[in-house]
Amino acid sequence: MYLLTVLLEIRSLDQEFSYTAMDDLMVQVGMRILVNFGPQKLVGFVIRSTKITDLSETEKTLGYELKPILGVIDKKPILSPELIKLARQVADYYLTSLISVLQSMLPLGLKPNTNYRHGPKEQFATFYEFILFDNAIRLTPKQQELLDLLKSVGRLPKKMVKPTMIKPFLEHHYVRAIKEKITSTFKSEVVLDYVKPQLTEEQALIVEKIHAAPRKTYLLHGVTGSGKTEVYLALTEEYLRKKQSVIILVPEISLTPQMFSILWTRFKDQVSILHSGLTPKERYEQYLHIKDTPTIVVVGTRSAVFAPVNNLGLIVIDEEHVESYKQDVTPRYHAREVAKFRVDMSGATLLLGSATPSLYSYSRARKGLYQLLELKQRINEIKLPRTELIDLHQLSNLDDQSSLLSLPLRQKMKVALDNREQIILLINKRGYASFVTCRNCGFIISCPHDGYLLTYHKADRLLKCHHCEHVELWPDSCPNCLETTFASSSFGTERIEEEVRRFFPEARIARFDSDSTKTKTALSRIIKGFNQHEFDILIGTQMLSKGHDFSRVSLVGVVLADYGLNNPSFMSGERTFDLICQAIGRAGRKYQGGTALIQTYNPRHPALIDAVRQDYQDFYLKEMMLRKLRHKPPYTFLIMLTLCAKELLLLEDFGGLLQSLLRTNASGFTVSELIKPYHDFMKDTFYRKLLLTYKTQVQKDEITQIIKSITLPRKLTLSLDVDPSDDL
DNA sequence: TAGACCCAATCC
DNA sequence: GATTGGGTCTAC
Repeated sequence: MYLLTVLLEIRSLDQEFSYTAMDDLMVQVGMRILVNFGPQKLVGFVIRSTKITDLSETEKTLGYELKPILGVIDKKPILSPELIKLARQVADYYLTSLISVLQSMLPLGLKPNTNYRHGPKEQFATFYEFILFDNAIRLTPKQQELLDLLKSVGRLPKKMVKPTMIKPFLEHHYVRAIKEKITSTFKSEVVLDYVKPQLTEEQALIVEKIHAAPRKTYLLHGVTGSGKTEVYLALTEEYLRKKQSVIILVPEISLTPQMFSILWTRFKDQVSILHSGLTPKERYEQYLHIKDTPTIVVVGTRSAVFAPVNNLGLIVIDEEHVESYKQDVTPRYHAREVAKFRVDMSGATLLLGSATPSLYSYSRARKGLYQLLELKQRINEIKLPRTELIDLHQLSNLDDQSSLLSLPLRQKMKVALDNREQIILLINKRGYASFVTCRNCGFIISCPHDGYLLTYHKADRLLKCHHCEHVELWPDSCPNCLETTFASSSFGTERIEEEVRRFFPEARIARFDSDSTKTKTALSRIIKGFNQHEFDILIGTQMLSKGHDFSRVSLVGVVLADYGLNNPSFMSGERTFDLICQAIGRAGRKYQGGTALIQTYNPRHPALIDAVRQDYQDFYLKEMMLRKLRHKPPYTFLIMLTLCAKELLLLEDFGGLLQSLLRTNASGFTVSELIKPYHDFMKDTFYRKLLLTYKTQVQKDEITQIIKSITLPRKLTLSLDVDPSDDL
């Protein structure tokens, strides 16, 4: 008899339970089982199993009675002991329950969840397989044709053969029918004109370096167009040769197809794909396929870091600085951190690549925690476009027709359209709020207390600061030029589209954002369409600026670079620098005279100036100085506590209580004031936050202790975010 | 005084 | 997460 330690499917129930199982059930760690839990039947996940001989003795030492399990769901473990160990490490680091990590590691059909116990229905197809032919019967010409085909191919799917034709073959046992499970393995169109490029000296040197000293973490800083992908591919080839598996992470679903097709062209069916855009069935099948293949390459987004590959040799994280690697729901893990845990555990190599590395990674590289590698030369000497900052405060840049599209931008757009060249307009993802600007000089009304931009709330006709409690009425006159007309402008993609249509009614416009691209097909259709010049102008958020190569683009406009710069988030400088760098990288790949126009109210902001000059080093040093002064990462670590409740009074009372509890116990770590988040009220629920800043593991442990010790009032929930990607 | 309602403890 | 049972509140 075995004593099983089991986690139950309930994500919030962070507790182990014990059950017994008879030997003949063959229960192993990593399998799902069915158990009685009080009055209900639940699915559990086995995380430990020990042989016991005396049941009553065991019950006595445990102090409670044991129930036997009701049944076993899986024939084989669905997670290896290594992945369970990884999950535990992730759960510990991110202060979340182990079961919630396990749940997010598994595809829908394999999650420990009563509703999805059986996985998707398996599909079978019948094939006719050739055995032998002894000339015993006479064949019609058509049958002869079929026989020849069967002989050469070996087998044919049933639906390709007429039943009457095959009948005599079956009767004489020339062929046999076999049923096979069909899996939708992904095949890509082979990139026909793909020639495996000769590595440049710089690239070859890097591949060699990593090859000579594996089992480390590398940060590859390579300017746009320096050929980081070739380095990944060359390394992938090396690892496959050594019969080791490779995981390659890309930031967005939209980038998986292009990476996949390159990999497919080079490594064929050794490549697998894994991301949330797949259907549950596809995910399920890919998961099992990966698990059953000895050496494989997996391409995918964030969650693919948990891919159940065998014999892991290398994890590549492309564009490592991109924030989508952080999951924004529980478990709030960062793929980069999980990858680090995973390679440290398994002795694999981690390669982080970026043109604009995160301050987090770059500072670690400078400290020697990661090995820094650099690619400084651009392949084929691609010239970067001419880049100009357009000062939106400057009167000569604006007229009364638009506060979003400046005169120089409109002029350049007209020229590009006249030349039948393409245009990309970028907006900041977070720039959806509506600001109040002076019609005359473009001055944006900001908070008198902290200088952050005030946002206009239509509902109560007030201007509010989301950093402090400041509110004010619609302004009488401009503090800058004393004029009295104001406009509220928002910078969402829809608004920009409207505006562009007004000026260029003839242009064919496509929008690329989370609204218009909910499905992967819609997304690839837009990209394909734009590539084939079905659209003249593409309007989109950041995700557009990554990776895609549009050769006919001669103009890239950033509609407003600043939202973010005046924004209190400590990440805003980094985000802006990245946005501008990427934008510049998009323009004029083929057209050597490409232009990038950056509209801004802060033309002298250091992050913008450095981005225009593509001076990462200078940006890094200045930004690090700021972070040090403001006690922000990477100099400190953050934990964000989010409280929510339907009753505001309860929420604020408890928020204050929690704050003072933390403060009285604080030794070294700091506790913020109660923060009113940007969306402080959604779906009948109020939200408040507390930001904890700490420096050492000891302090983190203390924080954990305090939080574990509190009992939450009913009707109030608390969620934790370790290393949040924002501080407001 | 029965039934409604709320909360906290329990589940192995 | 679902259930239970004990406590208090409320309407007749």
